[in-house]
Amino acid sequence: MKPFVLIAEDEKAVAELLRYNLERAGYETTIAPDGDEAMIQLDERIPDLVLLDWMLPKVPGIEVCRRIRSKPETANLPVIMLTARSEEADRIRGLDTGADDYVTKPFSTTELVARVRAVLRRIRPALIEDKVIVGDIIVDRTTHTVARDGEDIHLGPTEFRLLEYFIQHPGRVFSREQLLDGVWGSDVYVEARTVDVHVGRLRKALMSKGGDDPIRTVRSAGYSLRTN
Amino acid sequence: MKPFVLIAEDEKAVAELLRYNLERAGYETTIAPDGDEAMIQLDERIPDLVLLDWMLPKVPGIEVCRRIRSKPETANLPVIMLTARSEEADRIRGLDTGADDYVTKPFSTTELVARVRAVLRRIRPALIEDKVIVGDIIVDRTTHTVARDGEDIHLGPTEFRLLEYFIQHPGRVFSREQLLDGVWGSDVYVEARTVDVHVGRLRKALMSKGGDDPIRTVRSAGYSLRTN
DNA sequence: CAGTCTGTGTCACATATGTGTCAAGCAGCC
DNA sequence: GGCTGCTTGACACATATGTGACACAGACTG
Repeated sequence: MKPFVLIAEDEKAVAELLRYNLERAGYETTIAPDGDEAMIQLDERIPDLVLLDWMLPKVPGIEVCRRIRSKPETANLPVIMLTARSEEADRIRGLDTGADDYVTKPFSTTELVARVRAVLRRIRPALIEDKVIVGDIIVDRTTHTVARDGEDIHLGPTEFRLLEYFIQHPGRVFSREQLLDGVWGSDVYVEARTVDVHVGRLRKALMSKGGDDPIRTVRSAGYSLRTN
Repeated sequence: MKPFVLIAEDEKAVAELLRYNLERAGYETTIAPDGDEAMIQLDERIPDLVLLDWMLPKVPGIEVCRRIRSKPETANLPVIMLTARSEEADRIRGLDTGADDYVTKPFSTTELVARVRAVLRRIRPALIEDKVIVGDIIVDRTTHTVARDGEDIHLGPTEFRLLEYFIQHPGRVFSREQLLDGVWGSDVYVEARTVDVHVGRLRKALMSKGGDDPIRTVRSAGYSLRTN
C-alpha cells in the first residue's frame, strides 16, 4: 500500500528526477506531461497526492487544481504546486488555488520529498504512520491492536481491515461498493448488504467499552468514520 | 546473532577506524562509501543500526535518513548521525531528521561505541543484553535459560529460538512466514502449520508453572508476545 | 554398537472463531 | 402512512487454530 503520486510536469528531465526520487523514497508514481493527460489519469485512478506544475501545456496547473477541487471525489486530494519563481509563488498564494503546499523551482529533491511526506502525514497519516490516532481510537498496525481510551478492543480480521480502510480517509463517506472493493478485494463476490453487517459489528466492538458511535451512516450513500 | 551495523562514511580512514572498533566490540559491520551505496546495501540486508555521515557523496546523509524513515520496513531502524561540527549538530537537531543520536567529529571511539550500545539498548534490548525481561519472563542467553517468576523453564532449541525471536520486538505480530524465515531460516522448507505446533509447545512450556498465556494469537495474521 | 532419550516435523481430528446471508423490525423521509 | 433504506439477531457454513499421536533423526550412554 505505497502512497501513489501523480506528477504533472511537462519538462521531462524534471519529471524523471521527481519520479526517481519519489520511487526511492517508497512511493508509486505516474507522470502526466500536460494538463489534459493529468485530468485523464485522475479519472482512471485517484492518487494520494498530486505534484502540479504551474505552467502546464494544454490545461494550466492552476486550472487542473480548480477542477480537482470541484469534483467531490478529489476535493480533498493533497496538491503541491511547483512554480518557476518565488514571485509566482506569492501570486499563487494570493490566488488561493487550494494547493496544500508550494515549492519553487529550482528545488532540492530532498526538500521536495520532505514536503510530500509532510503533506501526506498531515492529510493521510494512515499511509505513512504505523500507529494512527483518530479521535479517541488508536490503531496500531504492527501489533495489530485497536484501543479506545486505553481499553483494548478485539476485532476480527475483516472488522480490522474495515477500520484500517476507514482510517485512510477519516470523515470521507465510502459507498458499499467502495468498501467491498477496498476491504474484501475487487475479485470476491459478496452481497453489498454484508457491508452493513460488518459495519454493525465494528460499531458494536468499538462501543463495547462505552463511548459514542464513531461511524456515521449516510443514508443512501454509505458510511464514514467520525473525525472529531 | 551479532548486531549488524551499516557504516555510511566516505572518509576511508574514519570508516575503517569505526569498523575496527565496532568489530572488536562484537558487532558485524559493512561499509558504504556514499549515499547511493548505503541505499543499495539497505535494500540487500536491513542492519540493526546505521552510522550515517552527514556529508555523504551522491546522496547526503540527511536524505538517506529521510528515506530510511519513509520506508515502512526501516521506519524504526536506529540511526546515529556523524557530523563535522557541533553547530551542524544543532542544525540537524533543529531539522528533526529522525536520527536517534548525534555524534560530532572528531569523536572518541570509546564514546561512539558506547553510544551505539546505548541506542541499541534503548531500541532493541534483545540484541545486546544477555538477560532480557519481558513481562514476567526472563530469558538469559548466556546460560540459555528461561524463567518465569523464579521457576526455571525447560525449552527445546527451536522453542528457545522462537522465544528469542519474539523478544526482539515484543508486541509485534509476526506472520507464520516471518517466523519461519527468522527462526528456521529462509532456506529450509517446513510447513507453515509447523509454526503453530511450536508456538503451542512454547505456550505449554511457559504456562507449565501456571500464569496467563504470554502469546497472543492474531487470527489470519500470526502471533505476538504479550507486552503487559 | 545397540538402546535410550530428546526433539522435530507432519498429519488428522477437535475446537474455536469469524463470515455471509437472510429476514424481521426499525427509522428516516416525502 | 407508505416507501425505502438501515440495523440487528440468528444461523448454517467456512476457515483458522489447537493439540495429541506418531514416525523419524540425531545425540548420548553404557
